[in-house]
Formats: sequence, C-alpha cells, structure tokens
Amino acid sequence: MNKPKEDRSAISPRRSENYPEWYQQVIKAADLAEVSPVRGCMVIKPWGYAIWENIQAVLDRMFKETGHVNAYFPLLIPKSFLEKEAEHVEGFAKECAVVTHHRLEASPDGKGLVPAGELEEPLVIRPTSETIIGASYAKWVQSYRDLPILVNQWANVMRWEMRTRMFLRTAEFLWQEGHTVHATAKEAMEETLKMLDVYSTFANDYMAMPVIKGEKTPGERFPGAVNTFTIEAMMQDHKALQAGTSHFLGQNFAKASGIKFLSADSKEEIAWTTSWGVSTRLIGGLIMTHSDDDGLVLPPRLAPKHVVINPIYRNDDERKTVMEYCERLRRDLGELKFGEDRLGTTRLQVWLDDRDIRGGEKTWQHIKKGIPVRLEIGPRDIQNDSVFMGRRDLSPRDKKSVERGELLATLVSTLEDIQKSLHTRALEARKANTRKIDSWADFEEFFGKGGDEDSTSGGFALAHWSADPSDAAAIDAKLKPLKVTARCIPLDGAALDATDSGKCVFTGKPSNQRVIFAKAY
RNA sequence: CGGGGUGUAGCGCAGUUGGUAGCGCGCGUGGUUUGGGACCAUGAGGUCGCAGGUUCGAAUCCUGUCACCCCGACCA
Repeated sequence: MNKPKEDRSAISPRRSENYPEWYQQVIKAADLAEVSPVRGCMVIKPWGYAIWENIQAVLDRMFKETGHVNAYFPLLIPKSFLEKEAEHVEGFAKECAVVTHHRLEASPDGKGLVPAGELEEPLVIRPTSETIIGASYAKWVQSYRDLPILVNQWANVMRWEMRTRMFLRTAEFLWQEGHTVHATAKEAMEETLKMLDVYSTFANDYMAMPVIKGEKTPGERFPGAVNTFTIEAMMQDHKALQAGTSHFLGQNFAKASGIKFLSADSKEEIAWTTSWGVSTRLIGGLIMTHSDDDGLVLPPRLAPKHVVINPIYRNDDERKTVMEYCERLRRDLGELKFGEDRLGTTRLQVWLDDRDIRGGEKTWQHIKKGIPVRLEIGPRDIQNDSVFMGRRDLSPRDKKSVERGELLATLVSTLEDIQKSLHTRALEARKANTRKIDSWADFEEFFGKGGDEDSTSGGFALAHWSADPSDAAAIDAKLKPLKVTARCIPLDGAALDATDSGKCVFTGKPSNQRVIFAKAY
C-alpha cells in the first residue's frame, strides 16, 4: 500500500505474479463485466458491451461486403434435430441445456412455483444452430438457382461448460454464426477459406491481434465437420487462444437435414455447407493480447471512446473557463473521422469526463478502461492554447504538452500509430515465444516437463507431426501430461519459415509439415 | 461426476472455551485540499447461505441442503 508511486501498478496482482487473477482484475477495473447470479453466465456491462458493439459493427460490414445477409432462427431446437448428425450429437450432447416443460404453476405445498406441462419432445437451447438452420434451408433450396445461400445470424448460444471464465468460456455467450449452402464442394471450400480470411483481417487490422491461420487436426475438428479452419492467437502468458473458426461441413449436415437441389442437368444433388463463427471470446483475446499491469489497453479502432478529456479546475470560475474550452475542443475533435459503424468510417468518439471525482482518480479510471488518448486541460494549458496528452500504449507518466492546432491535425494519425504499435508489440511477443522443436526431449523441455502451473512457460512449438490416424492416440497420450494440444496446421508455413521436412517428434515418422502445438485456453 | 475449500455489510475479511456482531475499503454529508490514486470529522448499511436440531441462550456445536471457488474429466 505504501509503495513508492513508481512501483505501483493499477492492477494487482501483476501479470508476472498471477496471470489468471490479473485477467479477472483487469475486467473488474475496466468495468467490462461481472459474474451473474446464474451459474456460468456473466453480465456484460456497458463498457464491455460497447466493445462488442464495435466488433459487431465492423464484422457485420465485412460480412455484407462479402455478399452475406442476416437472418434469425429460433433459440430452441427440438432434440431430434440435434440427433440427426451422429458426430454432432456426440460432440454437443453433454453441453446442452434442455427445456422439458412449458408452464409454471403454484406448488401443491404452497411454496413457490413448479413446472407443470411436460413437453412431448424436449427442446435444447442452441449450442450452435447447424441443425435448426438446416431445417429451413431444406425448404429454401429446391434448385441450383436457389444457391448459394449466404446467411449470418447474430445470436446467443448456450453450452453447459464445467468450468467458466469471463469472456473466454461462459455458459451463455454472444456470437455470430454464418451458415452457407453451395452447389459444389469447391465453392463451399472457397467460402470457408474466404471467411477465415475475413476473421484474420479483422483480428489483425482491428483487434491488432496477430493470428495464424491454419487447419485443425482431426482430433480438434468441429463435431460433424470435414475440415475445420482456425485463427490462433498467442496471449501474453504464451498460451494459445482459438479466436475464430470456419468449417467446411461437406455434405454431412446437408444429408442430415435433407438439403437437396436439382442441378442444371436435372439431377438431384446433395448440397455442400459451411459454418463459421466468432464470439465474445474475442474480447478475452483483446484483453490478454494488449493489456498491461495498469489495466485494459484498447486498440483505437475498437475503443468505445478514442479520446477522453479530463478538465482540471479548482473553483467555479476556473470551471466555467475550462469547461467552455473543453466543450469547444470536444466539438472540434468530434468532427474528425475515425472509427466505424455498420456503414463504414464514422466520427471520433470523445468523452468529456466532467464527473465530480478527484482528477487523479479519474485519470486512473481512464487508464484502467484502456482509452487510447487522454487529455488533461487546466487553466495553465488554456493560457498556452494547448493540452496535456497521454497515450495508453506508453507509460502513464509519459505525458506531453501539445498545441491545440497540432492536436487537431495529428490526433487521427496518433490513433493509427497506437493501433500499429499494439500490433507490432503483439507480433514481436509471438515471434519471441515461437520455436521450431525437433525432438521429444526439447518438446518436453519447452513446455515445462510435468505440466506444472508455471503460467508463462512454453509458447508456440512448431514441430513435425505424423498425420497417420493410427498414431493419433499415441500422440494424444504424450501430449496430455504436458497439457499441450495441436493448435493447427498453418496454412502459410512459409510465413513462419516452417516449410521444411523432418521427422515427427512423437513417432519419428517422416513429415513434411510442421504443426503448432501449445497450451490453450 | 470425483478430491479439496469457502459462505458474516456493496467488496475484502475478523469474530477465542456458545452470551444476540466488528475491522478495512467503498458509499452519504460537512470541511480542508486539488496538474499522479487526498485528509479530517461524521453518518448510513447485516434476520451471520438456507432448513432442522442441541441449549436458558447459536455466527460459533450437530445433521441435512444449496451456492460458489480451486484441482481433475469436457470445451469457442
């Protein structure tokens, strides 16, 4: 408590002391979310939800630019629908919340309400919507002329997880799920990869979070998919986060749902489908990619407020002068173009924080909320027609005076500069903790043999791997004690300088592809 | 579902061999302060997770139950 100021950090514990606890504290300090009375569910508070709205705005525009439209399907899915695809049921059965009754009435003992009318067929709260959407598509698709169908839905889903963590894994979460239908396998695969690219672009350009595009190994596939593609990011504790997935479903779900069409030469054919999604988990990724020991750090392009103005005054006279100056500055800054809504570029979002709170306290709140640029304006600054500016990607003490005109002229490029610096920093962290591993001994060493809870051990291991399905069980057995999983087979091995041939570190068999292994969220 | 732990004020906690509840932070008010997380004073706020039991008397002892947390099995 009485540490010298230089030694204090706004968040306790620091990342290096207890990473998982630090993560929780960042969320609390930034007022992003809180636990709810409902098991495994969270309340997303306004600041957290505003970030989600920005994520939605940008992605929604990108989906529409790639030809997709939005629709909405029911929350409840008949149990029998889920049972139609064998692997799919098996994958999701254990995570389903089930609705079995449809009415409440007074309990016979007079205490509270009890469910009354039992449903003939239980309804499952959607854990994902392939089956219920498939039922609609079966009706919508008759002819090759009806294809492709390119629909997205913004929704909530529920998966009854054993252990939950805010944003990273909650029982209920918000997401988007794209579900498309195509006449050919080739076109469906192109769609699958196109949307993976959209996710990758979004992660890099908006979240400033570098990701590796790759294909999941068979063991990590979406239940029912033929191929699952993923974007994988590295968090600051060097663990991997699956940030988005895009699935080529082949004809599996089309067969299960009866999505058939007559081709140009009048033959009945089974359609090809895809699905792809990202969720509020992205916010967890955002936090763990950029935030520091002083709290949340937001990439400007997704920040709900780009700039906050902190007026400083001692009495009512000063207040009047300072507030007039600040209001005028807010108006002028608000004319600048930065940030996006669903249609495209919009205006800079400025928060003039005139709450009746001490200045220092206020500043630290802004820091903990991750606002990219902070301006302090008091009587001294006004005399010089200048403001005091701090950047969230720099030290809280690293502030400088900027002349008003210069501020207006350079602020947008400053924000872009912050955006870029966050990406660069994250990419360098990933590179520094990615290693080519060529022996089992090195592999164990890299991940801390024994799988202890050293929260910052390991990283991404690029290792050769036998794709032979008969080796899968043996490889799993070796990985399990280390708590390591195959994250993906990178699509662009060249970018990772990983195109060489070698021998599988688990089996010694020849391999011509390196796979990324890591501990994961 | 197994193993361990915790439920006391908004949050974090104390409460001894049973005697009807306290501390810190936060919050309200007044004052002094104010360009890096203020200080003093003064207030408000709790049927001690829930239900039984033992007892003259239970936050404390006993039984049951619920919830949450940590460790495993599962996962965007």
